[in-house]
Amino acid sequence: MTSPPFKPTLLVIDDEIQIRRLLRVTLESEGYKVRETETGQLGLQEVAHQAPDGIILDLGLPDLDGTEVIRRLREWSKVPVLVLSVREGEDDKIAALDAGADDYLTKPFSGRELLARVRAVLRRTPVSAEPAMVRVGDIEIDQSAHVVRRAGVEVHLTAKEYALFQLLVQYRGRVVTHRQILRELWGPNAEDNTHYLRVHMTHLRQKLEADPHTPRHLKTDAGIGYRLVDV
Amino acid sequence: MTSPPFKPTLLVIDDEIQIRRLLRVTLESEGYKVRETETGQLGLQEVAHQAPDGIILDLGLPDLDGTEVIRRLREWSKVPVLVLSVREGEDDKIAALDAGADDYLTKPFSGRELLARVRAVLRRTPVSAEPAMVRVGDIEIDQSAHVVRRAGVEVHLTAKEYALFQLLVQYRGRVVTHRQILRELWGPNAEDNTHYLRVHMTHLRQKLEADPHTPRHLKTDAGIGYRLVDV
DNA sequence: ACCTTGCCTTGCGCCAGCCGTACATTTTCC
DNA sequence: GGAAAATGTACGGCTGGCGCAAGGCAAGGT
Repeated sequence: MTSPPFKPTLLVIDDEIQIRRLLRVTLESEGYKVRETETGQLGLQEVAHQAPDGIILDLGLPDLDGTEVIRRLREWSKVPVLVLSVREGEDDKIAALDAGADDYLTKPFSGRELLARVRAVLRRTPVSAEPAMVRVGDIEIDQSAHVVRRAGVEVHLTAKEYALFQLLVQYRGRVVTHRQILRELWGPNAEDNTHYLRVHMTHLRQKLEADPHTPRHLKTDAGIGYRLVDV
Repeated sequence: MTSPPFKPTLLVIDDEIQIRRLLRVTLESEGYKVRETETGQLGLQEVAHQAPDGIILDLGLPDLDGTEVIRRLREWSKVPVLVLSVREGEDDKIAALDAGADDYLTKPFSGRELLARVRAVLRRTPVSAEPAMVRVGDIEIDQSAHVVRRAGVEVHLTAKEYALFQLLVQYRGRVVTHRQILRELWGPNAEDNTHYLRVHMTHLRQKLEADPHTPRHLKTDAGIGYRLVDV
């Protein structure tokens, strides 16, 4: 099935060096590539710079609360996150999971269970599904580096704008309904607030279209949704 | 246009009736729809019959081992599975997770944690979008992409036009009565306005037929309704 | 404490698409 | 073959949906 032995890259975010060591040894023994950062801030930067295939995140970080790290990450990224914590309290678990974590493991943890949970979490996001670099007309998006360019020059997109654009890229050529977008970006309770969409769509067009008034790529299908077309 | 908030359906597979009761109460309190089966075999049948949005599976089943249930399920389905078990042993956890489970929770479990994990697991399910392509003569419709092409070139349809065409595609080859169409597209109060239909039918033919005056696919059965034919 | 940034919210002008009428054409049935 | 019924087509007014600008608000950074 997997002909070239592809090695997923994992990012470990933890302030304790012993834990990082332990995680590195454990994960590398299974063939994963491992990167590390000590703080939440650096972790977020690292993901933005080059997206890993998964994240192991310690809740107890010196700078940001781990839950906050997940929340910010989830504004624009879907990278699987497995949370580690010493805290047994279910409030912490629930907060982290609802912030967007995919799994929660309590320290001390078994190395073999960790590996199994990492496999389970990675399995759900097909790694090679989407090429890192996608071009649509003179717009290009590098999903791993989290960068969008138009005519070669980098364009700064806000978190929501990026998330919206990424969704359209994922379904490029096809119509994405208002509902789908709203569900994905604002959650199932915002399915009717189509005006959010209109505003952010305007911003996107102003940043990505040569002539925002007559869009060539970011098309709208009245009464249905939006779509990204190549020609 | 505002449909009720979407309630995911969960399937509980557990042989102990007390646990099923508990799970049902817990899950229904959050608005999920709940179905139940007592054995692994019945569970698999139930999923095959009508796929739920997620599964809560007890490992200790009388007929099949829970791990085996997951393994068989994963041969054809990607439904998220959350495993419950009394067994603490890490071998069981690893076996279940590697068989294809998405999460593993040990009994006794906290209701709130279960709900949080269910949310986390459901959140991951991507908006499935396999191209459901149907061809009729030189017209093709990709229902998941909301795109219609004639002779290879894309044709822009308005919302009503698309809805009408999709309905005809759904019953292709067979006659769809005026009433049926009107009820479906304009609601039960417009069953007599066959006139709407005529107008939109004209538009459709102008966009999809080579010679709109002598339609080859969008046929009309006078006094009855319309039908989409292949030849 | 101030400034910056990004998201939400509102309001307004505009236009595509829907409705409704009027008329032409085809089909049905005697 | 002809009248009546049913269907096809054209056109214009109207409305709901959409683009867009501007202001408020909250959070982060300096």
